[in-house]
Amino acid sequence: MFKALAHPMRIYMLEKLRERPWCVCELAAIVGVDKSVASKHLSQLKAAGLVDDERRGTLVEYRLVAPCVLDMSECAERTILGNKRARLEAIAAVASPAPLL
Amino acid sequence: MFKALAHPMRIYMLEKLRERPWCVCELAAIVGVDKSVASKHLSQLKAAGLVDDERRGTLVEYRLVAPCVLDMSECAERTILGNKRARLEAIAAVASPAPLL
DNA sequence: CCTCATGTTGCAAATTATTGAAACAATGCA
DNA sequence: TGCATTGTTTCAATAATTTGCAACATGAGG
Repeated sequence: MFKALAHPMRIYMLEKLRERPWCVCELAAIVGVDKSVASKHLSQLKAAGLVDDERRGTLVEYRLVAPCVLDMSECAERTILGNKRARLEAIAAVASPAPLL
Repeated sequence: MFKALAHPMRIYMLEKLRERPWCVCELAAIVGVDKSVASKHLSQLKAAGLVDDERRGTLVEYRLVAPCVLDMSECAERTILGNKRARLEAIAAVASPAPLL
């Protein structure tokens, strides 16, 4: 499951699917890759249980499942931002150290 | 960050670090790889802000940071188990379909 | 049936990640 | 200082992933 989340394009696709369902050709156009590439990324997300697909005539719509993935991404974002802030503060402390008392 | 979680050995290391801090050589022995390999995996976890290290004499202890990673792993576990259950139920439904009324 | 549009799969090339040995750095201790 | 222990880095080899083209599959609509 974490492996499915370990590619920027797949993360972006999940964020896009947060808005609404999209078909393969739409997502392929959005991220600018061949439809086969988009299809393979989506099938990985599906295998991880993060999305589901439904055939609508000649096209296949993918939609977001696994609501907790949203919590996870928010958690990851919070953690990353927190780390960044901590790093900046550490640098600032070195540049102009606060008085010890 | 998800990339840092995208390797079984690193996941296992994080679970181990949940118990208590361990030094590189201990973790290397536990997972059965060269210390250089363990060191590199741990440095990836550190770069992602998931662990932190502290030098104790000649050895380096790694400890778990980023408490939300625990929530994330639990969330992932719930999702994976849920998917597995859904798949089994789908198979069972095909094998002996429930009455429609 | 034929054709078009959309998706998936197979394949090989390109990219990226992982591994382990060896060299190097840092610490503790006699 | 000399030596042993522990970690990190460097490097080449190996393994895994990603990519795009081509071939194939499926459904819609003449």
